[in-house]
Amino acid sequence: MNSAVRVRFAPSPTGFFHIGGARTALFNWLYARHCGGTFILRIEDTDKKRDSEESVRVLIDGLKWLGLHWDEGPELSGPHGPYFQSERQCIYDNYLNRLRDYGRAYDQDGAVWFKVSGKPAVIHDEIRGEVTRLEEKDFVIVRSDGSPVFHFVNVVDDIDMAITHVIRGEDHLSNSSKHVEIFQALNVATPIFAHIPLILKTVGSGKMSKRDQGALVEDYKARWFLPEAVRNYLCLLGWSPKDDREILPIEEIIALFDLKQISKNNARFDEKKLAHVNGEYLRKLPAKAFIDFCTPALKCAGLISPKTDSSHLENVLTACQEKVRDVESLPNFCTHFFTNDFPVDEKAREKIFKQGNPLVCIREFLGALSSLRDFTEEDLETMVTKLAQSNNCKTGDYIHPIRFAVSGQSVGIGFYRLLCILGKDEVIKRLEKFLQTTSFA
RNA sequence: GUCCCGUUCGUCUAGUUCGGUCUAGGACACAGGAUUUUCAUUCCUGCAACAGGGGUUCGAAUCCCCUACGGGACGCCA
Repeated sequence: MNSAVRVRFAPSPTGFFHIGGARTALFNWLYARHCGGTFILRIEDTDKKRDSEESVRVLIDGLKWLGLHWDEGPELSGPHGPYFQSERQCIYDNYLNRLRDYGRAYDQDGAVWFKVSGKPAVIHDEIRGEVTRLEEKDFVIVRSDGSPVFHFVNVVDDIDMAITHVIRGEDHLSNSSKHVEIFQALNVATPIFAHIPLILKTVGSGKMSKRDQGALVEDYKARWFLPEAVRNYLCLLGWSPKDDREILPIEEIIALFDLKQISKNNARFDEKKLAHVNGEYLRKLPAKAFIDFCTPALKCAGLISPKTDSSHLENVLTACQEKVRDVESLPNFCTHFFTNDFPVDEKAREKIFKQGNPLVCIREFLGALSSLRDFTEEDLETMVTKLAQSNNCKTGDYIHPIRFAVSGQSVGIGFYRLLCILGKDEVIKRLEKFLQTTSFA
């Protein structure tokens, strides 16, 4: 435990929250929590052309959604504020004067330039070891319009905010020689660096870009992914508990997390694996939590309203949970429970009519139903089994056509449960309607 | 082009610190099978990797060098 650890996530508000940025934030947060240190959110809004308030909103919402709460930063303030670079001009002026005094900053073409030392910079990196790189050319630290440049403000803020560990994407590794130069010019010890590998496109070459499928955190929220699942998957991109576990509670990840065990090589983003992790989380959710999480999704899809019977909704969702793959497609999976005007899978219809006599089986089922004592899962199962035996066929010969007739699908929750949730009257109604419309078709 | 980083199944990874326990483990995906009801659940089985070449060593996925490939940075973007 080292409570002196201070890390920061320093995004620039560009209008979206990139998955790579989210993982950088996550690793910073994990390290801070692991060490009992401080996680700081700093908004690097020095590019006036791109930055906007909505962009900041996207970042803040995304971080909160992932449960990555910061200890100092926007909405909280803290002893090292303000936490927007656009509000820290006088601090930068101050440090700039120091660089001028030391003879390390000079004016040219209306901009202020930093004078490099000509010596290789040594970057102490927890993941990569010692990296040495020579920064050959002087570079601009204040633009001719007076606004300071990233390399300069980033270092100044890390000094001013007493950052001990700089955890960021590997795309910054080459920039680090510039940063080390500035630290040294200011006579400040360099922080410990940790350059984490990049997230690459699922297919093709290069790193994930905002245009790639699955690149934006806000999309996962909109698609009803479970934030804990997205967070868990992101942990697995470059880090592992080393004991073959993959899905584990965040408390345990925090306890195990360390910068030194982060892998050095880039990772390809795999949406299928994310979907799998998400499914695992959904199925393991306590029933009540699952219902609470899915209800808004069904509402958005227009399947349910405040008038919908809550115990019916509960029954449906509870039955769906053990089968659920993702919440995004849940409305389609259970439409037939909320309306008799449900979509029909034509491929399933073909399959049903290719084999056996579906209409005959449905008629036999309806006939047997009249003498059924209780419309329960057990009694229905007994009934169908007997029916199959006496007619010398398989239970599937009844189950498949009936399922299709009452739900329009070939897949779904357990068959007998499906019938019970719909209720006897509704089942009969739908089967009769199916017989009618199908005979004339 | 210059500089920096990397390279274990198709993908994410364990193993590299301290070379032998690795005929290289797990997961996703894929393929087959089971649950004499579907499958988008669950379970089982299968497929599949140490980039290549040189060293060092009794012995190398593990240490060293070279090559190839991949990635990144070279902005008055961040």
